[in-house]
Amino acid sequence: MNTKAEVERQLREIERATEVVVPREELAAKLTRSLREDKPLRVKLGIDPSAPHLTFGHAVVLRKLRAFQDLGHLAVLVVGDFTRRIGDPSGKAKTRDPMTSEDIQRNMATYREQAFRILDPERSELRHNSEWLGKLSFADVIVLSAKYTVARMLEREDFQRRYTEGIPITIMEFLYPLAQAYDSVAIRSDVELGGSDQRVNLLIARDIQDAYGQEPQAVVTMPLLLGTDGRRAMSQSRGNYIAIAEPPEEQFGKIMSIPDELMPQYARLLTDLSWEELAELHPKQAKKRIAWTLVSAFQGPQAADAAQAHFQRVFEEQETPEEMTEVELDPSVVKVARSADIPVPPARAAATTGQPTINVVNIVDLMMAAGLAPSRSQARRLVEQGAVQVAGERVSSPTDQVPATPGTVLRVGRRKFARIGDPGLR
RNA sequence: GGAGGGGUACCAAAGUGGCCAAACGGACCGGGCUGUAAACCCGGCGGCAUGAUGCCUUCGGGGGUUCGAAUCCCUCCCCCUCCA
Repeated sequence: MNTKAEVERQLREIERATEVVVPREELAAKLTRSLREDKPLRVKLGIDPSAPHLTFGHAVVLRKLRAFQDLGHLAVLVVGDFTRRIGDPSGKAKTRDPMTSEDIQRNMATYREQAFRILDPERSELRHNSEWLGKLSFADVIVLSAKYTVARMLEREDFQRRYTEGIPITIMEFLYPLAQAYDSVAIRSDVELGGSDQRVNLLIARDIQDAYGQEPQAVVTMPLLLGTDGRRAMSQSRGNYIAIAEPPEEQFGKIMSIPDELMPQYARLLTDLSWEELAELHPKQAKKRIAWTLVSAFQGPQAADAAQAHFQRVFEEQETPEEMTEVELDPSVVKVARSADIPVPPARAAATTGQPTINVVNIVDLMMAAGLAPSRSQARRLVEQGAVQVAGERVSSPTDQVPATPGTVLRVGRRKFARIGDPGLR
């Protein structure tokens, strides 16, 4: 085997769509050694167990990790259960509430399942940093903290800024990257992967590994994926995210509503699609391809087909979706009216001409029963703003009575639907 | 330990005795336009009731002054800056 050529091939694969790889020569040397000794590299990825979902942002890095796996290397996932339990006051964020281990456990269970939609479990090692960090004594921490200087810590841009602007920085925040760096020591990582926001932390780990007599890890960072708002990095706390495991229809819809400018980025960082080819298509078609590809990758082709069909039916053809929640009406809100007296919707009323009376319900009561409005006042406002339709007819006034007939479809806004269920009939 | 600054709705930020359920902006929710794009325009955005003018709870906590307080006084809690 031509080792040199193989190393070049691997480097090319690794460098695809990455932000930076530092230092390249060291990585090349590691790859060469790995091939010669037939020993996979240990590629570390730290995971913060704070939020319940993995997002497309995580997917970018996970895909790169998968690429390493496909090149024969080992993924070492390090769950920051210990570090998270202390609470990480990073960036401008205020001190985060420490989490209980139960919460962490719960999040981790979902993470694991979601991460393995992308990763190969056979080439993965899952570790928790409480395993080693929990064993450190205060004396050990002192030894660790002596291996890095305040000046170097302050080189960090955000620390720099906060320091000069007089925004507080706690000592714990200095300890945080050190703890993370110690993870690299503990698992003897050869390469660490992360988002570009983690770059400094990953680099600090190099120095710490060196200080503990280990060969420093190579650092590979990925560009941060912009969120659905097209402005800021995707994050769960900002709410501009798409989760790996959300309902396929939702996922598809969210992808379709990202700004067009994001398409090249999404295609490049999240799929193997060629943007050059996609750019030839109508933007909408291109986006659909991206959406289908992503839903398919995370949830399977059938789910992707169904999600796309749903999207086309509901949004392109303006038809109602097949499945929606069923409303159970409390008998106390259902009244009887002469069908001739029902103002809205006319179509519905006409259809029941044969009957002298009909069950009706106030539109606001119906919305509340369906859970499509958080309060009566808001339900009222939605009606006044023309957001509410019953059986395809716009309801004009919050005082309107509408048929309480089973099967009647209620629509609020563009995407919220509910259907009156059988129990609604007395 | 000393001096000073500050805590207002989801975020951010005005308001310093009545015109304040509280400006402006962001987020969010509707509507319009469209490719459910984005951008843009219009409206809404504490709760309850409503045909409008109505009522209740809110401006760090508690107490007080006043016909009336987010705004004044007392007190407590929390945060920040500078000096040491």
